[in-house]
Amino acid sequence: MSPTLNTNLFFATHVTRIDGKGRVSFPASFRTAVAARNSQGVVIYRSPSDPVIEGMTIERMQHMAAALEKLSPSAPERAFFETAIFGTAQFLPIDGEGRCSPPRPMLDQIGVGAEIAFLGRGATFQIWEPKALEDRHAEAAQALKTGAISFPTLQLEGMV
Amino acid sequence: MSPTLNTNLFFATHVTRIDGKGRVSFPASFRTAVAARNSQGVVIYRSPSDPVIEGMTIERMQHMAAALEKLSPSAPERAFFETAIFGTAQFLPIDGEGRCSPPRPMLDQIGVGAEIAFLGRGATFQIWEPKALEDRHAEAAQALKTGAISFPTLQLEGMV
DNA sequence: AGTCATTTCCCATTGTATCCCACAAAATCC
DNA sequence: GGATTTTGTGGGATACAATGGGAAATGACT
Repeated sequence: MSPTLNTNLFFATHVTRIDGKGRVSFPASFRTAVAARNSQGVVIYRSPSDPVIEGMTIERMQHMAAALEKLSPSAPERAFFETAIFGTAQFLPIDGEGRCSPPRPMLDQIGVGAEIAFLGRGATFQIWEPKALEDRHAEAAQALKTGAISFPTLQLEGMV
Repeated sequence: MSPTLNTNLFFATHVTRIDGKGRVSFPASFRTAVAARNSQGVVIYRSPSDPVIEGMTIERMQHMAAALEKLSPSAPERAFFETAIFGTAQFLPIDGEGRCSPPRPMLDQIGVGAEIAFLGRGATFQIWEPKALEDRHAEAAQALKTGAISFPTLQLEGMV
């Protein structure tokens, strides 16, 4: 295998414009993460808890579906998940120019106008209204300062 | 390959200039640490608590992502990490000449102008504005002198 | 069927980032 | 101490990301 040229994780924040046809450039660094999964699109759904659209690879969504199958059909978490997540989920294709067209109704729900922000979050990503994202960052910085939240202690097995 | 001439750790401090195209020579000793991971780049992200850019190998970042997956999806520390760390993280490729191009917006955030300082910290490294780094060193020296901080006691199992 | 609106595909443009070649200074080797 | 290899640096050529617009395909509605 050739040396690692990029990760399969979603990184960084990209703020771009939505053109008159509703098209948006899907961040280049995200494209490599998607292409690494041999896919030409992602899955997006409306977050039940935040004013954002959540996104992930199709592969990951399939894994989530499989994990859900293991829960009891009557489990409330399962019903919630199936309704809130699968119920709003959509396939988002990425065209030959690396652009996508997030559905307008979903964008309206999170207050996105002509500008849109993609926020990489590792295995997933989020779509924000740019200003709302800034506010969230400011809140997080404040919470860190006051000690309301702290860095998680991660177990990096076998890592130097 | 000849005997190990260098470690896979990030050591020492390197201060260099940024050229007109935004390129910087990635410290030679760091390059061997990266090459030891069979990689052609690192991952950098903005520290949420200090005016610095943090850096590490892609391998380590992937381990962090994996460790994070083990936390509850609703854990606030997880959300914070994903937003603050992954949200600012970028893959930083190292070109054939051993140079990299840290994104200008991120450099602006930590006050870096034409000069940049790389600080090795073992498994990770940091990017500083050179003067800010000097100040930090002075503070640390003072804190050590007054007893405000002291060296940690390390358990070196099985070491001579 | 025919018209209209929307979506998808293809081509063009611009600015930026990356590749490649070149060279001088410094460190290392013999 | 002279030669060879690294390292840091510069610049032109090239490739790519982001964006815009036309034309073809798709679907809705009358």
